[in-house]
Parts: sequence; structure tokens; C-alpha cells
Amino acid sequence: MYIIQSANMRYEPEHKTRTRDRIVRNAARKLRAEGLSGPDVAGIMKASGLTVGGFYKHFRSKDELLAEAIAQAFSDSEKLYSSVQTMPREDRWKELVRLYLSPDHCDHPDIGCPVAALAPEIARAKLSVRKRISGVIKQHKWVEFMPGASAAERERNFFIILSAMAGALSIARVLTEPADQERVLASVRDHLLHSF
Amino acid sequence: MYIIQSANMRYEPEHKTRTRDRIVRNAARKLRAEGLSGPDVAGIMKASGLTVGGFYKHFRSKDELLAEAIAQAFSDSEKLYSSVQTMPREDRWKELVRLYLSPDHCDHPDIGCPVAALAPEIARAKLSVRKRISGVIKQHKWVEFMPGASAAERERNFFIILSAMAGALSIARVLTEPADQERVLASVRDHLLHSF
DNA sequence: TGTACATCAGTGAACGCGCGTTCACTGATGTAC
DNA sequence: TGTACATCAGTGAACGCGCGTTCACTGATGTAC
Repeated sequence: MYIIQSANMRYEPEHKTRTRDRIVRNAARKLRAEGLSGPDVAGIMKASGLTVGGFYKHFRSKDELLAEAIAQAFSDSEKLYSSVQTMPREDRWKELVRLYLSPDHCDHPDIGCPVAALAPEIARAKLSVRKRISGVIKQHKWVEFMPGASAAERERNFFIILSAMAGALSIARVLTEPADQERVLASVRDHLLHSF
Repeated sequence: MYIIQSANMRYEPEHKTRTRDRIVRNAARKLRAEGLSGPDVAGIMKASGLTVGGFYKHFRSKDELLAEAIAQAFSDSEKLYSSVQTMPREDRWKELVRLYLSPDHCDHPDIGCPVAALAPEIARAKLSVRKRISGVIKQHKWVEFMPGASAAERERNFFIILSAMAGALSIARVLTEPADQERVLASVRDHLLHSF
């Protein structure tokens, strides 16, 4: 047996990992802004302060990056509204609804919910990607602070609330008039806040 | 002034119009199945029984076709559930919800609702496309048989119901397990049917 | 009635550009001896 | 201490393929005279 000395590196040992992570995070943003077929490899590398050629030192293909970037977008957005953790338990989902259906979220898809930004495109992705994201959705962190007495009820309400919110945001983003966007967001917001 | 005789044509006068229409309808289906950047010009023409070269006798660019095909998808799907017209007025929206949130609709995006299939991609399209579709959504035929006493209330309920349905369908289509898909669809279906 | 010519939807090969991927190279840092 | 060589993240030019677009052509049908 040989012990591989991880010596002779001109960067710290975590350097490459951090670079890779930076590429994934930039891709996760670009995806939500431009869609699954929007960003190109050169652009993603440039946004990460690198040049094209180095890409394949980190990923086997663009597809491999996309799969990771989609998952990254979910884990970004799961944590996005961690501010609701400071509220009384039974009010958390209401604050989440208000934040999700805000004009601010509507205007910033790149750092927002990937369901609202990408769901139909993910539905058309390779089976392996859909499987991974199926798991992410079913284990979603938001489920735990949904309204409902049982776990089953909280899961049903999670599906209902996420569907309504993501649908509303997708539709609002199609509309060109800010006043129309707000009518959609407000209708769904009021409905959800009075429904549970 | 010259009177242009529309003589010397080897096809009936409506021939070219019908061909163009066929291309648009095929594109409208392919779009919903494969996304806005999915179908290629050659494939759309082939699906219409033609070859690539002829495309530019009908459209100035692929972009021009896409804009029309998106609008076509909306008008297809507006009429899709005309079967509900035979029901008592106040039950129509309920039947629409049942049909929209059916496994059948989930399995056939190509002939289904373009909001569920394309909304986030349309949101990223050119302003002219978004404007056109904004109009289509605000004038949507489904508004008239939504629950609600006033026009304003029916519009709010249209936004709520469409958001929830389109969101649910988009999410269900991401999920790989049919049983999970049905849990999402059923949760939202039950919620909507008991909410108004 | 026949011949020359115009029209035009449709054909399919060719062109050119964008973009994913490859590859020879760089330069900084390490080890061997 | 110095010289030769290995390692490896990153560079940027080049390659090649897919696809939107162009273009010369076809062939069926009409008109002119």
C-alpha cells in the first residue's frame, strides 16, 4: 500500500473544493434567472472569475453541473426564509407566505424559489434529475412549519400552499404590469392566509 | 391601380393559410412537450409533413413562430374543457378543477395548459410575447365560470384557482412516482373544491 | 391549339455562428538527490 | 544549496456539431398571344 501524500499543492487543500462550490452557486443563480438552457459554460465560468477551459477540471459535463446546480437552488431557497424561525411556531408559515408572495421575490427569480422559476423545465429533465428533486421536495424543510395537527396534514398543506404560491409567482412574472402582478400575488396571499 | 388577380395558383386559395396554421398548431404542441427551446425548425416542419426550407415562406424567423405558437397553446387550452359548458353554471368550475388536476392532464402536457407547461419560460421571453400573453391571461375564457358574485371576485378566484392548479401540475410533473403525483393533485383538488 | 414565360409552395443542400468539449500549455509549488 | 523533474489548477485557442437561415432549384398551374 502507498500513502498518497497530498503535498506539493500551490493552493490550500480546500481551494479546489471552494472553486467548484462557487461555480455551482453561480450556476444555481443563472439557472433561475435564465432557465435550464439559458446559461452557457463560458458565462458561468466568467461569473465565477475563471475561464472556460478549467470547467472540465471540475465537472465531467455541463449536464453534471446542471444537476448539481438545480439541487443547490433548492437548498439555497429552503434556507432563504430562515428569518421565520424567530417567530412563534404557528405564525411561521404565514410569514413564509407573505415573503414568498412579495413583489421583491417576484422581481428576483435568481435568488428565489426554484419551483416557481424552473418546475416545468425540471419536469422535462433526465429521470435522474427528477428523482433527486422528487426527494428534495418530499423532504422539504418547509413542511415542518406548515399548519396542520398531523404530519400527513402538514404535508398536504405544504403541497397546497407551495402549489398556490409557486403558481401565483410564475403567473405574476409573466404579466408585464406591476399592478396586475400585485393583484395575482395579493389574491393568492389573502386566500392562503384565510384558509388554514 | 392594378387589380391583382389571385389566379394561377396550383393550390386552393386557402392552402397556404392552412399549411401555416398546421405548423403553428404542431409547434404549440411541441412547445408544451419540450419547452420553449426544445423544438427545432426542422422537427416542427417534419411534424407538419414538410421540409425545413419552406419554413421561411411562412415565418420571418423561428421567434415569430414561437410567439404565435405560445398564443395558440393558450387558445387551444381555453377551449379544451368546453365539455364543462353542458353542466349547471355553478358546477362548471368544479368540473374544470377535476379535469385540470387529473392524472390524464398530468401525463399529457403537450395538449394541456400552457401555464403549467411554460409559465416560467414565458416570463423570460421578450416583452412583446409577455404583453400578448398578459392580455390572454387577463381576458381568459375561464374567468366567466369561476365562483364569485361579482366580476372582481370571479377574477380573484380565477387567479387563486389557476395558480393552485398550475402550480400543482408543475410540481406533480417533476415527481417520478405516480403515487406522489396523485397526492399533490388530490391535496390541491380537495382544497379547492372545499374552499369556495 | 401550341409555345414561351410567370408564379409560387415546397425542396434540400450549403452556409455560418454559437457553444460544449478538447488539448497543449503555463506557472507556481513541491520532492529527489 | 542547486538542478531536474512531477504535480495540478487554471488558460485560451481550436475543433466539431447542431441548428437557424439562405438560396438555387423543382414542378405544377396559370396567362399571353
